[in-house]
Amino acid sequence: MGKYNRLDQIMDYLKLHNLVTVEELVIATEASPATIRRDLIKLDQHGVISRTHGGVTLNRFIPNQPTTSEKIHKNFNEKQLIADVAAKLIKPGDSIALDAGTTTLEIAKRITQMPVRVITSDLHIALFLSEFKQIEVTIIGGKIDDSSQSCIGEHGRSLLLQINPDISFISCNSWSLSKGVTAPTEDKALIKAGFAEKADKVVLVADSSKYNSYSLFTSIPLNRFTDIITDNHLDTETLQVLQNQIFKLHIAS
Amino acid sequence: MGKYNRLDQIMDYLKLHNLVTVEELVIATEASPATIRRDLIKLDQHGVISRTHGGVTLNRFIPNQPTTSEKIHKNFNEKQLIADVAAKLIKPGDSIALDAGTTTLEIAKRITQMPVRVITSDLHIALFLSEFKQIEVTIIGGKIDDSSQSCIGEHGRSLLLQINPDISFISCNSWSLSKGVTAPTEDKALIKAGFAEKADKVVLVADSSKYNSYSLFTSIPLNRFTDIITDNHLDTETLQVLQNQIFKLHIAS
DNA sequence: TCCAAAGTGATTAAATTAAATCATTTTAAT
DNA sequence: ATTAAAATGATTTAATTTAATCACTTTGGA
Repeated sequence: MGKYNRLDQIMDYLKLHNLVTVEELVIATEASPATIRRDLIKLDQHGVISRTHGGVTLNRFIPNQPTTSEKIHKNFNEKQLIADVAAKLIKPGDSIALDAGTTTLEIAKRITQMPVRVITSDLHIALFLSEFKQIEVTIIGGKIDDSSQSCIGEHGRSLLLQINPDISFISCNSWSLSKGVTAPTEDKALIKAGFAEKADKVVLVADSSKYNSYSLFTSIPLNRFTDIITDNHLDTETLQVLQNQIFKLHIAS
Repeated sequence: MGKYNRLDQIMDYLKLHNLVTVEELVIATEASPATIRRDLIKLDQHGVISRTHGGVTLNRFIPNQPTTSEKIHKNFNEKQLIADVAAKLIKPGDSIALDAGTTTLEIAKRITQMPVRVITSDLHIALFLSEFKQIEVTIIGGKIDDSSQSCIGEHGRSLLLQINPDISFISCNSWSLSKGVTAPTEDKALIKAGFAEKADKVVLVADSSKYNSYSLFTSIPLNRFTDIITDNHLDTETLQVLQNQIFKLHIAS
């Protein structure tokens, strides 16, 4: 029954089974334990699974304690620092909106003990935060984009236009002074723009490696933001230019 | 720092960390390994975690391979059988709606290789199915009910009223011939009713242990269903009565 | 066709974890 | 305050898993 390669078989098995032993995978793939372990080392290095002595699990929405994969996730530390700064902007009782992404997920991890209301497009964030009873979670709904596992489309956008959060945290894969925040698809651009529409504070959380790149669709011009949080790897001239804009620039370090 | 009881501490740690070792929990709780293991046995028996030799993880949306907890989840086998029958009603290319619940999640697990479109209110189902690229997933959106981790409220209901699925699968905690499907809150009742509104086939999936009980809000009268799938533990008189109704009664066994 | 390289499987030794047992401490009720 | 019961910790033993090594097979060029 070797229908496709073993790594995919392992991944599919993990998608269905949560916590798994090597022995189970041996049976499922009909390979030897040694081979399975070698495969698992690879998958671990790619950062898609977590291992302990007798267990393997898919890395779902919770970025894990340091494993081999830590270095793989680029800008991991930068994102942590940015999230630290972002979380400090939040006060108990606030209504906050969280765009989809790993940086915003890091923000979510920092507010689990704070009574806040959260609106998000991200399935991971929604499911994660819904486990903490101090937090009221709303997901915007719509079609799920499977690369980001978040909601896109008009249905969710209409919800965003109905609400007035205290702070909106928006992440991105590309931003620049001239083109603003851009996104690869119109759907995603519209959702991001929706997040920026009604919020009191509109905060961009984006590490410096994404600066000065852009995608097809402009979503939000930079002057729409009230705050931008980034790391300390921007060059000095860029820094000076950005500091003279109307938004407040936070350098996380 | 023993702020609260150790079981909650362990749970909170698991919520943040995905895959965890006993040693980590020893450090986090400042208890002995033996105590941690005893706690884990309890949590396992409650069915909220999974264990392997060196690993512990929260049971998120994937009901696991047989563990100690298997017997705890009552009617587990019945739900499996019901889901088997339900899945057979689905054809490739169908648009299906899945209410929140463990039985509907079991249905989801059976269609991962089938190209279908799925609308659901359940975060678990949405996140789970979004990992399979043959499947297009839509979540209805709205406030998250933290007991079921699914969407409730008007926003999601409005989406349900806009779509016309081929089949709607609805689960429940209580159903009877006289009162129909009932729910404990108005919000939940409205969502369930939304699922039944526009679908071509409206299918109730409910094990027999829930028959002849009811909650405060009536959601859907039984004669609204085109099919009812239940297990073979109904008594013969009930069976006869139900077989004479307009819906088609499927007995899973 | 042949060969080198990569991948795989089997075996054994080392490391890690779990279970069982018993002593000690804490808890709760009288 | 006393005592029984429950919970916890420590220790030893047993079970399981991993890593390391080597032999074998498959694969893809030359």
